[in-house]
Amino acid sequence: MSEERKSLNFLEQIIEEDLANGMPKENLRFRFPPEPNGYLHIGHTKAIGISFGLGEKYNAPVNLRFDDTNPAKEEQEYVDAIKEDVAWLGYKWDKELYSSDYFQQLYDWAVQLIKDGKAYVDSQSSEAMAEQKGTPTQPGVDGPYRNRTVEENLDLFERMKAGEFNEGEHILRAKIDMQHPNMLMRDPIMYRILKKHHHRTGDDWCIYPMYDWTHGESDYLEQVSHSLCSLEFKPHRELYNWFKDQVYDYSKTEYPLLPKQREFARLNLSYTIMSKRKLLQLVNDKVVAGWDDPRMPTISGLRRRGYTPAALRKFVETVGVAKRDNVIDVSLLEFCIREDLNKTAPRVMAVLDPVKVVITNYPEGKEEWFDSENNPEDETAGSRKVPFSREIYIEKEDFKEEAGNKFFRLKLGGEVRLKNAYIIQANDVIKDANGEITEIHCTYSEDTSKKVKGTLHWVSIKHAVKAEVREYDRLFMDEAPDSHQDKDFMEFLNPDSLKIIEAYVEPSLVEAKVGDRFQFQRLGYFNVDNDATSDHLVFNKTVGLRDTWAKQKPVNTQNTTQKPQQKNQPPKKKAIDVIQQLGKKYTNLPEAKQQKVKAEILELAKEISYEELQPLFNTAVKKVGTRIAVALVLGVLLEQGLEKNTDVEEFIDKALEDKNDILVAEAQTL
RNA sequence: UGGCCUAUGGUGUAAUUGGCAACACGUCUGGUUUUGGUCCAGAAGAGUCUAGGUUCGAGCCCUAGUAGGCCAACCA
Repeated sequence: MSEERKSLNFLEQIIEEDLANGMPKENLRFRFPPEPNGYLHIGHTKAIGISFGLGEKYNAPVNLRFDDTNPAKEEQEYVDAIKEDVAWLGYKWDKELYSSDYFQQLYDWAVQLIKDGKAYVDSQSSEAMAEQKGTPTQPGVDGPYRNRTVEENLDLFERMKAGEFNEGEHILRAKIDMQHPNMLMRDPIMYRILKKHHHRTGDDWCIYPMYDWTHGESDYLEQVSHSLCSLEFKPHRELYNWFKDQVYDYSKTEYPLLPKQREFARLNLSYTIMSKRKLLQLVNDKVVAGWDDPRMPTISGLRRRGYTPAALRKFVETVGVAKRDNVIDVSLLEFCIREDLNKTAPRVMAVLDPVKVVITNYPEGKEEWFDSENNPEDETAGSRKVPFSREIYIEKEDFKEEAGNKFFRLKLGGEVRLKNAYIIQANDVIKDANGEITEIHCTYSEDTSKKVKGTLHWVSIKHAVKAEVREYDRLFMDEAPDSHQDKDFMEFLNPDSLKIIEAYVEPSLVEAKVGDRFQFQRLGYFNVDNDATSDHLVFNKTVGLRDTWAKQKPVNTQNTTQKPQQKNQPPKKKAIDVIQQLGKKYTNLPEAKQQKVKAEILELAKEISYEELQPLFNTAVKKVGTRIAVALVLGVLLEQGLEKNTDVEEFIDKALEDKNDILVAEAQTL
């Protein structure tokens, strides 16, 4: 196998390094830790792909752990949905676990911390504590309860647990450093009183641990080796380590391995939102039909839309793993699903926007069943029979009375092939009172070997089956709907994100089952929606076929799929910056292009002031291109009447001595 | 008046200091085609945020800037 070694992403490199430094391979263990407060979305697919992917790569166990420490937001429904989604993606978790399983252990450790003077009960209002906490730029100050005695802390904490206090009366904090530059280290809260019913522990507890205190310790208890999360948790790492070091002191014999938190950039998709809170709002406000609405970026939505696990996994793999913020273009997602479906989806004919065609020389009442290939990409896919008769539907879009020769569909007098059937010629049209075409009259020829430019899909009217087709467009019309400080993301909702169409499909489709995926020939990929019944077919459009023809049609420009006009043009690059840029590559350019760039620089030079140019006189000797550009600009400035001063003279002298001929030549003209 | 992180074609990700920066998506040509799909062949597009420095040699190391992101929930 000449398999090229695929470069490792930075997380894999960390693991390889740990392994090289002596960590036994058996110690490798990962986890995916969702909070069950919403459905998983495409962004989670990346996180899932990373941790479970690493598990597959190193043959290491991966736990599915629900981070359920906030009874106010979490529900069993979400637990079930999350499990379904992860399983559907094709990943197998080692253990199904819950942070709430560790409540007792966490409590015992907290008591230990109090005894060691490393945690205390604070009894102020949240406002008072927030004030003492300071700001990112200002240090905090110690609160009045910071130095309570161990006995008092212990007593209070026990009574918190016993339910003697109301929510908000007391909290338990770690005693770290109120002046710490990292705000998370300024005595973070470990426990709050919450008299709420928990989906798993019921009413056993009325104090609940906070994320930082729970998450790391759960990793530790599970002996997770690498705890991978998204970038916004980077500042938490310091606290993660602090807590970890404390409990390690208490339990190192039982739990010898110290987990390591590392952070990667989360996935962002253009034209979509990825916040569970905002997604929930779409559901609650009934903008969409539910979490699994095919327009939603949720895993369940994509599943219902017709996406495959393979396509999603390919997508997150292609997207890569790194540490810088990113926005992935939806076109990549679309590419992945097309690539998969092209190989697997049976081809079928459906007409979404019909116009009637009558084949006048085809006998009335006659019908023929033509053999049709199910998938040209898959020889094993076999074939099926498709009925043909005197009256058929084709797409309105596929006929024009008159058209240029770039339009190779049907036009009056023109010929076109009907997929899997005959070649027809259009002779006449019948219109209604409004001038709308109601019928196209054609004649057919049995010679199918003839070469014709266009091939159309069609469906025999007599045999056609009616079906509901749901066509989706993006939910938001802005590239980054939730990144505007002055505008709410809801303002960018696309009013036409759902179009319901009554379509005619070939009769073989009556057999289609919920979830089945097809390619409607020449149109796109569609799957059978959950709403379909035995007498009412419903299809979702997963994604259209690539359409290089649509791009050429000017008509298409008012389409919502078009990029909206950029309102605020990005500020024009400063002329001096452009010149620097151009100068850089100057010496690498072929002669002809050099002349072009030179002209460009000379033009831009008119916008340059001496003050802008002056700093560039010191450009490093080796950056010849930049110096040539400077020389060119200087020439223009001198022409405009600039007086030579010592800086200018020095620059010219140095240029004249250079070993680069172009620079010398330019300097000589000055 | 802080701390941390990041900076490579339009987008995303590579490049184990050393041959004019690679791959994928997207874009554009051309060919094949009973899908304007697929497939095949090719092209354009960055000289690696800026300025210094170290080095024989820097996208990679150092310094200083600049730009963007994250951090002040009894959320996770």
